[in-house]
Amino acid sequence: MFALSEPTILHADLDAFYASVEQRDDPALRGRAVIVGGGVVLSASYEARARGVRTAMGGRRALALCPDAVVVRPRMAAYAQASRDVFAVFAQTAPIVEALSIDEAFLDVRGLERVSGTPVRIAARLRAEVRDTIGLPITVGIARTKFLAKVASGVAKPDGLLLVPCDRELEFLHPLSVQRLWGVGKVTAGKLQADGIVTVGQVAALPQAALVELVGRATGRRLHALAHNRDARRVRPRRRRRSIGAQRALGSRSIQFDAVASILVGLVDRVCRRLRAGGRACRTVVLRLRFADYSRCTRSRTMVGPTHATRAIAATAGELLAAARVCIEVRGLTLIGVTVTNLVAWAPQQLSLTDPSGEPVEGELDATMDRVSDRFGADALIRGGLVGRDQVPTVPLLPD
DNA sequence: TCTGGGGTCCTAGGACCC
DNA sequence: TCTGGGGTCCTAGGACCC
Repeated sequence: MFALSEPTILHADLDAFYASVEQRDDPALRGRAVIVGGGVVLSASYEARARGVRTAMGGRRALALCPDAVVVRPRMAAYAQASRDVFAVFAQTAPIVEALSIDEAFLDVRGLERVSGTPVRIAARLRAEVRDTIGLPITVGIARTKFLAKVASGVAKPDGLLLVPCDRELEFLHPLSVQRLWGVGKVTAGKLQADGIVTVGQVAALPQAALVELVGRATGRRLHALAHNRDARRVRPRRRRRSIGAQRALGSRSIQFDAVASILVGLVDRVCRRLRAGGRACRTVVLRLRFADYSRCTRSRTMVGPTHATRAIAATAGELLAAARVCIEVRGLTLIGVTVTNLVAWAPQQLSLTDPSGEPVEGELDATMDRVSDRFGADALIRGGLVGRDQVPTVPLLPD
């Protein structure tokens, strides 16, 4: 008659998001293999995927597989707008929406039966609305847990709708490949396969201790739970982000150390603007480097207090860069990135920053630096003496 | 098979404090 | 002075996701 607990979690996921936006906006691209991106594939239309093109694949290889593909430069602003439009539909559909990324979200439709109909009807209407008013294909998975809803949408792609009934969860889940499990990538799949484990059912048959032995404590415990569809996480609005970063690939050309320093200031400038725009400050600065042999390294430093001042963060990043100088000169730098973490919120009127001499540096100086950077580029921050390696991070005076 | 830019979470060792 | 245990923070690296 009625099930004990109906599946009420929807996982909605736009299909080949960037490529679909391009096909929507340019009719000439419809029905054709479309690749968004230059050096690497950011997104590939299903026509291109049918030929073996995959996200994150090198552009050259993608074109070798699919020579007649149309390569389109990414238009991030268009994708951001499309995402806002879609999330507006999500918000109309369910009271609780949890964004997972620019193109996917969980929706909790519990208790909406009388107002909106069954979860399947809600999902069907959501798909129709996104297709008709925004012009994009979207797949929805419905299940009792978040994990299974996401698996279901993955299985149903593209342009599909799939409900996993409560009494058939394991029947659905166990034949699937381990790679369907959240958190199983190449490395973990390899470890499992070495023991002959290739399906979710085989994972479920293993004692937790054996799994922990094989893939580590945290991953082992999680996989064990997921393989039995144990996932108690509720759908809830996203919490605040925990880090903000910017990076830049430098290509394979060799590059002068001073040029690297000025690129770094540009990255710090970007990060700091986002930090301030979001009303956050950071305490830890991480420098990421990748070298010609594809090895990587990170260097980090935690400051004595949180700051969002470009000057302080650039100085810290500069120190990290100086410390890595030999490494860079020997191994050849191909990518540089800056990430700030240990984020805290600040109330603009409450936070005052002072430099070591006791001078207040907040507000006006940042505004000045933003203006200088806007007009003359981040390089001008160095030339104008607004950023230098000799500068010590500013120390914020926090209330209380 | 050599590539982007943005993130999250976990692990492990060492320093430090109680 | 020696020895032990527990907890937190910092740093570096790695796996994974979109």
